[in-house]
Amino acid sequence: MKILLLDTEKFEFKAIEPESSVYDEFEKGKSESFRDVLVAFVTLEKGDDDSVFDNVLSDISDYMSKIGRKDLIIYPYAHLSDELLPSSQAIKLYNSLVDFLKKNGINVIKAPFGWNKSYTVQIKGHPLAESLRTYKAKKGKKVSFTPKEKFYKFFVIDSEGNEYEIFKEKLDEYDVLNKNPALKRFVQNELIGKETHKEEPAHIKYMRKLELVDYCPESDIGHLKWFPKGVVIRDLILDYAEQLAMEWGAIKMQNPLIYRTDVEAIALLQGEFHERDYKIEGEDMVLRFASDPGAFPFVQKVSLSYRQMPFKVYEEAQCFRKEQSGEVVGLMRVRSFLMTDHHAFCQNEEIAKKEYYELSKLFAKLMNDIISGEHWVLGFEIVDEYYEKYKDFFKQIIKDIKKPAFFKLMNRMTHYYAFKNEFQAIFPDGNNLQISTVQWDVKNGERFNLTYMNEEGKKVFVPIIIHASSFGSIERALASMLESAAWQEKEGNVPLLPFWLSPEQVRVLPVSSIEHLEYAKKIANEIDKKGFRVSIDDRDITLGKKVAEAKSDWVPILVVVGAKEVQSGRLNVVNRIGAKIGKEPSVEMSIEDLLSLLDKLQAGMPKRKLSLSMYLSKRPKFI
RNA sequence: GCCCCGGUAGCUCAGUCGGUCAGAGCGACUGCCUUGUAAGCAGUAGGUCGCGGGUUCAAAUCCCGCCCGGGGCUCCA
Repeated sequence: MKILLLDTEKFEFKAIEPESSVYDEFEKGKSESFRDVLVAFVTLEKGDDDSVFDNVLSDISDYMSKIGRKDLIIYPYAHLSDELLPSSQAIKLYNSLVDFLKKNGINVIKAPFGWNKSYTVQIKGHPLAESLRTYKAKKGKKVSFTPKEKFYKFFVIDSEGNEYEIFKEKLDEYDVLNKNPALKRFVQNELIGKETHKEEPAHIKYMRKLELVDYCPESDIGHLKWFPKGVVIRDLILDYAEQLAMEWGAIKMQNPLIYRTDVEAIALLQGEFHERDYKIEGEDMVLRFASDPGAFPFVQKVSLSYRQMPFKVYEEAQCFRKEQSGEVVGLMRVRSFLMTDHHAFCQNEEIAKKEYYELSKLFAKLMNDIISGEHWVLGFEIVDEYYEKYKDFFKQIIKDIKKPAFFKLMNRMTHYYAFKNEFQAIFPDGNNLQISTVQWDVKNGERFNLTYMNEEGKKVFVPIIIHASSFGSIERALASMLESAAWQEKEGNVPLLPFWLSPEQVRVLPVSSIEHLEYAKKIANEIDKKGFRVSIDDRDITLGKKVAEAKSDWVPILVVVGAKEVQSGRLNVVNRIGAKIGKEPSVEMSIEDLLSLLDKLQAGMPKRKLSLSMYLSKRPKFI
């Protein structure tokens, strides 16, 4: 950061017109004039951040007291450096510098950022009247000055459409919350803060115990390694997410992992995404921090006409965010994650509403059926004018999803969306985690020059973009499924993953690993032929132990074969799904019955092989 | 990034006012047993006590720095 300080007799500027893609609100043609003020021409350079604010403050206040000035004009000035901070970031930093100086008692007048301005200056004739200062960002010592309190009103809407304004001082007094403990928990977490819990989240224990995923100390914090059983879950979720996206009408695309920060569109998005980037040393490049840096430039180059609208895209977007080390936790908060990401580029409000509604309905179903069971809630963040406009639309969604929802109102647009919803999983320890989301974006069509040809042959900006993610990230979806199993366990039920996602769906247990192995193989092969993941516990241990391990491995269906079964040609099947712990029923049935039971449980969901031997004796221990 | 707690065998952990403190269970391996619904029996092999420095005659144990994990802040597009 460079600051040219001028002690002036007289200073005047006039705002001609905006010249940058981002600029401060200011009246066109307005001019302002001052006498006896200190003017600071400020240039923000690459790498600048708020860590320099303290030094700037002490320098400037020293200087002002030396020369006896009371007023400071901060004037954005791009001409002291050839290594500028991209304007999208600069405008934010510039404004937080102004706020910071004001907060610390300096009387600051701000000239607007991003405008072409004319100015006249008359400098005082003393030796201290002109001075250039340079500030370098301190490494690793970021101080945050972001203003809080972006929401000013909170309320709940129930499925009958009744609104209840919520005040954090009396959370216990609302029937609508007392009837919905999960929602109450969420509201409490949002308004008051999370209850402190000392134990680690259940999913961290399970992800390792089930040999799905583990930390990888050889990599950076928050990058995980996946074992075969984790990989098969991940691939199945992706299969299903893709299937849903295709049914929804999206094209599937794939964009790169690395982006240039000197491209205006990328720099603009970086500003939106909080500067948690993985930078590439010595290059103006970052690892992909969100889906948008790939999706917007992709769509910008597509020739679209109204005939192809709404245009829908789907992508498995690997994203990298260098979250603070203390924030990274299990599968909930990681530095590298895979999002199942949807965008719908909509030509009008009616279409956008339809897409928003459909995706919201779909995601509610995913939360119920796969990700969280009943343990989730719906939240909205909305700019108030949009709430007034779409109130009935929101009520319709809530009615059809059959869940009350929590609303947070903002009085201005702080991000690219006018409103968004969040499908929040609630964990047994009281924590909540955002999974799916659907967002209504009214800004980026124009900002990123995303256009289509309308019926009149005119090229127009896409007015509304729906951003959505079905499973949020694969990591979070898995975390939520494991926590959902923890809920089951807490309630005395057998903890299991959804049947179609269980890495082992069926385990065949020969009573004697020698005498009954052939029969077990025959049964397992029949099951395998139908595409179910089946294993045989061929180890030389007691049946009791085989059963114990199968249960602790969360295998939903156990098939016991011994002398009786070999004799009768029938099977002894334990269906653990939905059973109480310790009371899993065992039923005698034919192989045909079993196969049709498996079909019923699979319910048409995707199938995949597990990359491990069918024989437990052939599988290594991973953890 | 900050504060608190932790890191001992593949896993779970015991052992720490400095001196038989290199330990257990599980797992792995070998042998016996041939098993009927949550863990048969016996034996063997596994460890730079997270890493690096320091103090001391002597360090898993005390001190400093770092790495990794958990909790709490801050943060959460």
